[in-house]
Amino acid sequence: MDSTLDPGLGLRIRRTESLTSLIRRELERMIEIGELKAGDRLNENALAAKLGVSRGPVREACRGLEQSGLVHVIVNRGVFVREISNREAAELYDIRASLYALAGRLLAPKITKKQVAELRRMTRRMEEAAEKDELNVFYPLNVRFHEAIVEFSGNGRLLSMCASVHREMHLFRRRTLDMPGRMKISNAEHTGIVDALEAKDSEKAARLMADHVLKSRELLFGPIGTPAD
Amino acid sequence: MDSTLDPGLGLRIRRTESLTSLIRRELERMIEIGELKAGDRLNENALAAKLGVSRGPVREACRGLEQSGLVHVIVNRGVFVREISNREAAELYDIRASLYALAGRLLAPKITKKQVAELRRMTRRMEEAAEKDELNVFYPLNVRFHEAIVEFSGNGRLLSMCASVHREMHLFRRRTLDMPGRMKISNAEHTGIVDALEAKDSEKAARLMADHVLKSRELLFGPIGTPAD
DNA sequence: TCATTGTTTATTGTCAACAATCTTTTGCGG
DNA sequence: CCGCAAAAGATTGTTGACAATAAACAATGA
Repeated sequence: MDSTLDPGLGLRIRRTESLTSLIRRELERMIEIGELKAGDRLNENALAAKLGVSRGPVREACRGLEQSGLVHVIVNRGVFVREISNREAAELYDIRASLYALAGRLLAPKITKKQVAELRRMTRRMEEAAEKDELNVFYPLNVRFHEAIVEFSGNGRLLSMCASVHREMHLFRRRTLDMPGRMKISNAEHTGIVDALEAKDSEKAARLMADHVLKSRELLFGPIGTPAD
Repeated sequence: MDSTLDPGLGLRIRRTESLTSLIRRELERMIEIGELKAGDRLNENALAAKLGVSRGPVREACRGLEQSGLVHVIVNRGVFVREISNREAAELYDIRASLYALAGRLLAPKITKKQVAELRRMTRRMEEAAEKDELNVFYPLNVRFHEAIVEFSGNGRLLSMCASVHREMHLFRRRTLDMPGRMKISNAEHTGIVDALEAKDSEKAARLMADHVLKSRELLFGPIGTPAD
């Protein structure tokens, strides 16, 4: 498969978007799907050749990625896909819990019937996926569910921040949710969250959102404290 | 005054740090002190000439700044120091409140006597500054106080995130704290926070941290809701 | 006088070459 | 055979030049 950024299409695309941003998204995608694994080095020449561009835009894209925490740069050595330690992953879970709690707190007092309906629809579909034990169906819905709540909260910066944290957590290999019965438990929590939102109970929604994330954290690291390493 | 990055020093510095990161910090500084104001365009040629480097590193630095939200880039138009609307500033206050609350929650159960003493020392010095109405003394201490709590919390990512949010909020012109009596009120809240931390009362510390930030928010935007614009 | 269009100028986007640095290999001596 | 030093190779850091685009301006016609 040829991963070159299509140069024919390029002429049209280039008008509204720079190569740099295209490359950054492409790199994010490669990291997300695991084509680039944690610890891998990004060879600028190789990437530039593969994408059919010069090193300039590649370097600029890498600097953007560095700031968002997906890669780290060592001077004169190169840029490396970041490795997330247990400790850092745990830290990110705490942060994510706080951000999601905020989303719940903001959304509860102003959620619309339509939004509730949409969230309910998602939980129903997740229920079905859980019944059939289809993790590959459940997982994207789960992501979309949380994203929707943050989106509905109306805080744009919160949305981009959560997306950033989410991308960063993808660098952490060990995943939750793939343990038996986890999907059903998770979805029960989802239902509770929507209930609290519908009841416009800010504090309860906030608490349930945080607990939901922290439960995932506990599954990975055990009940309390910050894991070493 | 000549703002050129000293090329003599450069030879020594360049070994451990790239020009890009030096330039990024310099640009952050310029934005922080207001030498570059919100809405200003960053002319790559001019900046490169002024700093005595070529455009490459300047562009890379700008891409980093873009990701951290300090500038936004319009293709073929240039990079502009970001303008923060009332709405976005309010959003940032909410986020900051949540992050600080997390810092308080994490720190409370594990704060040491030494750390309490250090925080008390700061509140005392702020008290003095408030008595003498010295805002220029109070303000950096205030910043340092909050930074210390986040630092003591032990969550490294939280620290860098708070720093990022703080830098971004600097883009917002209207400042709080410069109203009469604000310093004393603020410092009373600080004392309450340290009390809660010393008592190892996580939830109270979290709540007080959040309230402290949200009070600033209210001073700027009024009691509730998200301001338009 | 005003709007529109063509031209000029300034600025950004991209590229390819050069310099500095790090890594690997090779050769030498012990 | 092993350790070490020096050279070769590979990779990043930086630069200056060129191409593409947008803004500013002038000229033309209504």
